[in-house]
Amino acid sequence: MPISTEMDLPIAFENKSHEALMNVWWTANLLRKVSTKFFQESLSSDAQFNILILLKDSPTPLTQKELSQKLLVDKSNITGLLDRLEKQRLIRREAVLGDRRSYHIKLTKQGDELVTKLDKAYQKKVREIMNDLSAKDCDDLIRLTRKIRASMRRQTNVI
Amino acid sequence: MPISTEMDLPIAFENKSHEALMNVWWTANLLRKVSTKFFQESLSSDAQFNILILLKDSPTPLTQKELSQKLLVDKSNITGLLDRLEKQRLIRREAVLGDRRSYHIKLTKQGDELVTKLDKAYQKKVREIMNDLSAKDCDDLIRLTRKIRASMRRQTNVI
DNA sequence: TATTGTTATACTCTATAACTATA
DNA sequence: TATAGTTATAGAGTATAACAATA
Repeated sequence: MPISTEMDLPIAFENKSHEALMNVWWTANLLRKVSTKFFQESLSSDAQFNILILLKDSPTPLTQKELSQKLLVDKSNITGLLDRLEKQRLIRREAVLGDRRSYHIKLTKQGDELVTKLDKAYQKKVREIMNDLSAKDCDDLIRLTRKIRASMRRQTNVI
Repeated sequence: MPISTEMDLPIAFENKSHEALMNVWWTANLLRKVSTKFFQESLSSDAQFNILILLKDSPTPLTQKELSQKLLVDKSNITGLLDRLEKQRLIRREAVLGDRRSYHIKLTKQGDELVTKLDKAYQKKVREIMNDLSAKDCDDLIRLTRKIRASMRRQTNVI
């Protein structure tokens, strides 16, 4: 049973900035739920999709360290994520000439085809979800969330 | 090492609506990182804080089913979350008169004190993070993310 | 019969620390 | 010595299905 639009967040707020922040958080929460369902048949998490997209979009091959930095998770977790993707034959680790400690992570043919297929359906889904938002709405969202991130970065040392 | 503000998201985007959606997602991602660190000393996750806040804010006692509906997770997971909170003596399960299948979940004295203390520090943190956003900025964020959620609800059956 | 909560299971992701091989 | 990646460990969230007690 869908929750009413009048009160779609689980709590009420006393102050507007808190409410705004929680709206962002809750929206991402729902988004993760939707995307998990969306990717479910091919992938076991959105984290895996994010890696595939990063690999597809990057003009140069990425190492595990670079993936770790981009996704802000520890390198040990990248090892596990890639292990799972490698087991599905979606990526492979390729020796790097000149540094035998590193690997270049490459999409396999299957991986490339999958991410292309998924991305297409995914873009369609995104357009549907964002259909009611104007270009200005999108610009506003980008600008405002960027402010929030900048502020978080200024005020913490964890990101 | 903080990521530059020019390119603080890990990928570039071809279209604005996708970019906007990913900005929301990424912001929540960082927010979870920050809040996990923030709650770390007293609680092991933001999910636990959310439950405590729900309990504190609710004028009437909540059952596990109601928590499950508000947080959009399966009731079996609520059992586990409450087990962990109960072990820390932050909540207790109280028999419900008239329905012996249900429990009313109540904050203990310690739980209430903790959530009050945490919430105070948390509100301060939120004010700091949101300091650069005007009241109108906040209204915009609320309005736009609400649009996104409404659209997701219309287009999926998972939430 | 339907509902509330529990149990069992099986995956995820994440963080930390110690370790190996290489630079 | 420092760095890239792995391993080990521990703990958290999530989803699903089967179950007991109760309505």
